[in-house]
Amino acid sequence: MAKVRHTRFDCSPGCSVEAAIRLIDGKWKCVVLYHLLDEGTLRFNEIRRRIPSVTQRMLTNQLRELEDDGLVHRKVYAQVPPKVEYSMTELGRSLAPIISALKVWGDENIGRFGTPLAVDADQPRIRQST
Amino acid sequence: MAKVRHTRFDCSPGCSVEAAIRLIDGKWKCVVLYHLLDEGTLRFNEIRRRIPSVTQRMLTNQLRELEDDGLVHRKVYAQVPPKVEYSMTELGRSLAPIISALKVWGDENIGRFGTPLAVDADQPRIRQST
DNA sequence: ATCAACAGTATCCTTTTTGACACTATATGC
DNA sequence: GCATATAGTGTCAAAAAGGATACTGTTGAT
Repeated sequence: MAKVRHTRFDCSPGCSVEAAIRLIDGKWKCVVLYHLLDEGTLRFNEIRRRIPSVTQRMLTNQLRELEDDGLVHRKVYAQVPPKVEYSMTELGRSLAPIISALKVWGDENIGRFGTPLAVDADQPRIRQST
Repeated sequence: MAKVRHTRFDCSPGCSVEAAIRLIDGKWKCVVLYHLLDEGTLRFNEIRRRIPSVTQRMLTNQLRELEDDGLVHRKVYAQVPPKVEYSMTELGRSLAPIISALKVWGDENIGRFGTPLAVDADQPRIRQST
């Protein structure tokens, strides 16, 4: 059987890094987390406006997963023009060092590997413009 | 190539987070990075043995991407039983705080989501510690 | 002569993720 | 009556990721 030789992080007994990254893996999750950590409470469309290239469906998906993982709290107001507020839970806030480390690293190194999202129009990497 | 200044990021400051996470996104990348950070230099099959559930193809893929991103250095010895050594580049080592933050968080919270990777068959699917 | 070890490739296939688009219902403002 | 804003859903299709398996060519050991 799998004897645990590495008692620290190995993929069998407790791949804690894997576990952690699974929560923030997803095309938009970390961006959402960043904004919620940064601004506290945001409504659905406020988040959308901060992430222009996310679709409604995707944002909903990501928020639902974050909610299911207990990282984000979703507060629905029983109003007729709907109002839903998103904020970080305590558990979610405990991710702050990770998000922060990612941001620090990204800020310092972003010039190295190019644009993650479509910033320049002349590079048809993902989308083909019509 | 287009050096994108941070201010050019109209998709909000969260983009650098996004950029950073893209590098370590991938099912096995962070595990590979961990082992290379931990042990310095490893040969291909040494990495394989440390990550039993990764396939050859996947490991090759992940290593190639890490190499392309400049995080990992690949040194090929012109020998006839092939010998290839992998190690972290300086840039790769600069990721250490991120990997470390992920590990710290994961270690503290892994009981929350159960086993991230069911590697061996007789592991209980749901593991709860309290 | 056969086999294992090395570091991969190549091919096929399934699953997951993501995108595009249309649609819901209600209230307010014009 | 019509458009707008709200916070979504639903469906279909494409793309990407990942898994299984087989194969490469050489050397040294059995």
